[in-house]
Amino acid sequence: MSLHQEIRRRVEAAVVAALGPEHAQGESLLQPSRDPRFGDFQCNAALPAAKALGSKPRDLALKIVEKLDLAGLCAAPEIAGPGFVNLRIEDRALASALMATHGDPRCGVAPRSAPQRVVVDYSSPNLAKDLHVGTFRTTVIGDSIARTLEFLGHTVLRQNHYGDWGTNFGTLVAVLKREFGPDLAALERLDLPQIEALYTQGSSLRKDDPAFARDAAEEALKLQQGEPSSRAAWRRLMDVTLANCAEIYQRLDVTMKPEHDRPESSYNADLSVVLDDLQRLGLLTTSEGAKVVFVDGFVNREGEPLPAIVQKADGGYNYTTTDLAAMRHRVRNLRADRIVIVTDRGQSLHFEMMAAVARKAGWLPESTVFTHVGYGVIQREIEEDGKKKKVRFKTRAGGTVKIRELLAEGVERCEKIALEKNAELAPSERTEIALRLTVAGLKYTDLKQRPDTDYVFDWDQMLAVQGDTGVYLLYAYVRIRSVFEKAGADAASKVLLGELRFTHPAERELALHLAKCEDVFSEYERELAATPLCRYAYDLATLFNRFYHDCPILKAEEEGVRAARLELSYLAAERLRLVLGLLGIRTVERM
RNA sequence: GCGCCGGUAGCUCAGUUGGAUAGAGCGUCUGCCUCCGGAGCAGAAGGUCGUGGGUUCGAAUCCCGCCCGGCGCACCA
Repeated sequence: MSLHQEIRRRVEAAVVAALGPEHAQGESLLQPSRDPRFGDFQCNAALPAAKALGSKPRDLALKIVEKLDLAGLCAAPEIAGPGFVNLRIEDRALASALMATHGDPRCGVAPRSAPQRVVVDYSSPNLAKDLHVGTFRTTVIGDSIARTLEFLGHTVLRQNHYGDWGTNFGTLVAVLKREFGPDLAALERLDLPQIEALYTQGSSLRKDDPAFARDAAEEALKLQQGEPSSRAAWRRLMDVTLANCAEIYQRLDVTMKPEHDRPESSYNADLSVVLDDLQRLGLLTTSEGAKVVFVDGFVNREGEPLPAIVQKADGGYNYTTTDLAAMRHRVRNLRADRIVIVTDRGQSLHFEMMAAVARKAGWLPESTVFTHVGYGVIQREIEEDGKKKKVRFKTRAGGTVKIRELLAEGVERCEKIALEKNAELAPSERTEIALRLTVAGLKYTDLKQRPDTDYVFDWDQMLAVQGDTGVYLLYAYVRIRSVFEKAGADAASKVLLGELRFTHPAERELALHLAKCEDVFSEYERELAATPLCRYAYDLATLFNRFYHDCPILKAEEEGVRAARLELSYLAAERLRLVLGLLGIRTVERM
């Protein structure tokens, strides 16, 4: 049990004894103090209780303190202000709690006692195209959620629910047939850039040529119906595009693998079942030629009921149908306790309606939690008529920005910086490190902000060597590793490098922060936002840098102090690596 | 029009199941390299938390109104 939890248990017992169990709940029971002068933790339970009990908060605080037994953990509690109870952890307790986690790859964070089966649906790249920034956020955010929930002990079922179906592919197949005729042998030689060019051609044809638009819709339908020549063309497109996708995932350090593929097409056979069930349940109505479900509470701009369309007037299914089939599959077959879908914020209404339909149809029981993580758009700042404007992130020509190109530019920039800062790196190592720094910069920038907000893409800010950036975090880690290298210490040591002791405030502050590692995860499971994790990592790096600056480690005057500082550095490095790993950021040994 | 999200330092953002003097980065200004990686550290200046009410011992946080911005609202996903 962590130090924080142990203290919490004792404070809870005291508050229950002094005020009753109804006053021993929530955040006010125990929280970290924001100012070191108020100790390390504080219990604020007396304040809200005073209102309910009609007594003075200070009197209640006194009662709590009388019942409080923190022997061996904290110094004598102090009552301050209107009735805060301030607690200060004893150095010995802090030191031994930390040392107990030495060598633990989990850094003392216990797995959840009631693990869940959690489906995390993310990435879902636009196939037939190279991966572009549009898929960047879902991939990075979703991957971090998957990693973190998995770390907490949940069974994570990654699902790559990419769109290999529908109008987009109908369009492509229609173009292919138009270009190459019925003989699709020529397809074998097509590479991704060529496929992309054809797709662009198809999109504009669809806008300008009604006959082609009809062909495209028809091909989409044929795919769903399994027409052989359409399917053959489709298969080829998939092979090229998936190979490309795997390569980008690998470079981006993403844990989504081919075995997590669960594309839209895999629900093909379930779509009619979805329709039949809705019919049988009496939820289905026909409106303007389409088969729809009306759910209370959703209205269109005229104030009329807004339907969820599950079968288009032309007989084709759409993404609501597929999402419903997916929902059904995830609950019935995957036995999910929780379903998380990561897409852009603009789809919120769709998922709200879809989930409402799924609830009504009984596919999504009350016991299953559904969370749509909706994220904002990546923007670029441009100047127009002398005014600064934010627009969706596109190339100057107006095209989509490819992740491949993003990585290439990042590597180029990082190599230049690395060359300035550390000329000793061999070129091949420098390139490898540049990629890691780029990925760290891209991911950290994205994750440190709450997902639902928009942000402006800015290389200089993202790869800045100072400030709250991925590079700063990796630098802190590299510094520690460098100390270890000089010390000749085993970086993966199973035995303590020294007994922790605190001879300088910077040591204790760092130690306290390290001991709070577990705390960041309680909020995480609720919000599914990595922002607090990023904050924790940044504070850790800053506190380490301060300690490093103020306290000589290898040159410490006394052997015991030297060993203690080495141990503290070890514990810091382990936690930094752990948290960065949950963000999808791999550490480097040199930079 | 309805719905969702947002408005916090010059800029970019944390903090929002109510708690002590509202935090960080960038930028600006000022210090610190005979010392383990200065890609670092320390300090200063900078705030009517959009606005007006309300609840409370206590509000950036909860409730109501209003203003501004973004997004969504029938067969694309």
